[in-house]
Amino acid sequence: MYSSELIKGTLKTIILKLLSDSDEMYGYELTQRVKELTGGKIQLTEGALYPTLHALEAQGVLSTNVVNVGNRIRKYYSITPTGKQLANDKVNEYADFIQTMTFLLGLKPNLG
Amino acid sequence: MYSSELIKGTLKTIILKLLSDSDEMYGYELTQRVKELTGGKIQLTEGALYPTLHALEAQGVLSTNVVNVGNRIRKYYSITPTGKQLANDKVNEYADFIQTMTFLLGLKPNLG
DNA sequence: ATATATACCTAAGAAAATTATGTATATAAA
DNA sequence: TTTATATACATAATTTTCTTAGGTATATAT
Repeated sequence: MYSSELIKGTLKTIILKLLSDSDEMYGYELTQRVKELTGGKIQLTEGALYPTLHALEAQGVLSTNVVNVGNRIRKYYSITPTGKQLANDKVNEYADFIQTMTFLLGLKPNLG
Repeated sequence: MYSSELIKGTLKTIILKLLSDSDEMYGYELTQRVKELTGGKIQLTEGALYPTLHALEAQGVLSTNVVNVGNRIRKYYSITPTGKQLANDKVNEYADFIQTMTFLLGLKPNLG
């Protein structure tokens, strides 16, 4: 796990990117996918995730579909066209930012 | 300029790295150096910078040396041995984080 | 005179996260 | 069988971190 400080400000970008590459995902699924993809190094907390999902929906970049699974509910989120554009912008901006930080911190460019 | 959201959580790492590579620097100098090195893409704000410098000093990772320049004061910060260690840890953690985010967001590894 | 640059600082408020808590079902383990 | 863990949603209080705005003061360029 990274220090929480370091992960700040990346949540929206991560959510939008994953939903951009998937038809639909629900909140809990997002936490598990991120945990899996990062080998446990990034773990989304529910207290941060759910309010952010609600905000993104209110903003019109995500839409929802509530489904009953057994007796529990599951809220699927999918990305809207506006959201797809935003996801692209955010990912591109982050890519640029990473290059800037790589230079600023004197890190070796990643040569695979 | 990047969206402020994106820069969150990187301030301490940036300060520690620059002071780690320099004998001493003062606050205003740090803002100018970062602006110059990033082509204006990252600009430290004084409201964030000064409280953070004070906190790092209180924490024992920075020490200060106040100098009179003409009639104005200038407060030079230099990094302590503890601070040098912390700078290393933070930069290494950030390097790792960048790799994780590069993978998670599906970015091309930087091939120069 | 006025604006910009240098150089420090703090305080109110906003933004974003953590921590803690709540509800509820399902399943595996002791 | 009851206890812990996993699934699955949610909110509220608090903390952290930053922005915005303001304050003090000198030097220099317009």
